[in-house]
Amino acid sequence: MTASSRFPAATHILTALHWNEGRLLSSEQLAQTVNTNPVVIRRVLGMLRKAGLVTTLPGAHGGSTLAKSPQEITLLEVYQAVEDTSLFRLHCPDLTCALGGVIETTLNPIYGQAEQAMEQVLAGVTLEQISTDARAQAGLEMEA
Amino acid sequence: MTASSRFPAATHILTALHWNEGRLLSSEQLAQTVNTNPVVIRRVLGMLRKAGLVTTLPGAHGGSTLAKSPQEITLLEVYQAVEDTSLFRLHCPDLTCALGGVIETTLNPIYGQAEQAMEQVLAGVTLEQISTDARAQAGLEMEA
DNA sequence: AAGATCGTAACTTGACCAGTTACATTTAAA
DNA sequence: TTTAAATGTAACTGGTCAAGTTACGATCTT
Repeated sequence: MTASSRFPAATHILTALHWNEGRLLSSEQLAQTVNTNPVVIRRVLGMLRKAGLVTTLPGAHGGSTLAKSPQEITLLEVYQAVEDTSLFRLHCPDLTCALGGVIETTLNPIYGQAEQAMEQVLAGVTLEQISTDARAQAGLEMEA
Repeated sequence: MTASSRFPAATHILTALHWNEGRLLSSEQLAQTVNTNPVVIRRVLGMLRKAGLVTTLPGAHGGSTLAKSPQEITLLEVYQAVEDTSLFRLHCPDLTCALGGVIETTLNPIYGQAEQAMEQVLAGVTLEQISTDARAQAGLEMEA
């Protein structure tokens, strides 16, 4: 059970955009700090754009910027923008068996609750908080 | 982001063992209701055995049975027995970048909280409850 | 008109899971 | 004691998915 690394990457991207508000960051620049390929960045940016979290200007000296204020962006939005599949996978029991016929119906609500609990945590954190936390930590490292 | 189907399969297996307490179920029998291959079942049983949830008798007329009472088995134990990897994957930012150097440290606690919230839900459900729920649903389907 | 940047498709590579076959090992029962 | 039924586990295959990469047409600024 492992997610993709798109969620951390997307959060990283958005934080970088916030740290550089006012400027446009190119996929090349973002690729450097995230430490990956510009195409990978553009793919993630595409999903964030579709979710209304970033705006991109194409063409020369183009790049991306936040489409909403950081206080209004929760990690849940980021997560859902970038990770589509569900946390738990269904198996395919023998439906003609007494137990096989009902086990999925029994387990599904539990899956829903577990997933929702996880998502509530993400919903409670804004990009603003991440950004501020990271800035504070960067400051601490300067002192050391 | 999709888990393996081992968790639903394992839960299905344990419920089946509970429904047939006192008897030994072979991997062949379990494979039927789970609707998969006996070897797949034995693989999952191996993990459950390592976690102390089932006992297996090898040899002719062998099979598996619960090693603990269903009230003492939580879904979290089952989950952790068969799913090893963590919910979120780390990316590998450029650590020489101001943001890249701190973004992981900033995000990790959030991941921990989210994962813990999910696990708390699973910890609150016992095999006994699943088993009883499933039995009730099976009963309802008989009426219809 | 030139150059920078984007969006997207296509391909490769590497994981990981599920399914399958095979076989040595263990055990109960005839 | 032999036989048959189970197990545990290794090895291989096929499918899926993510990440990385290359390539190229489209878009925009200068």
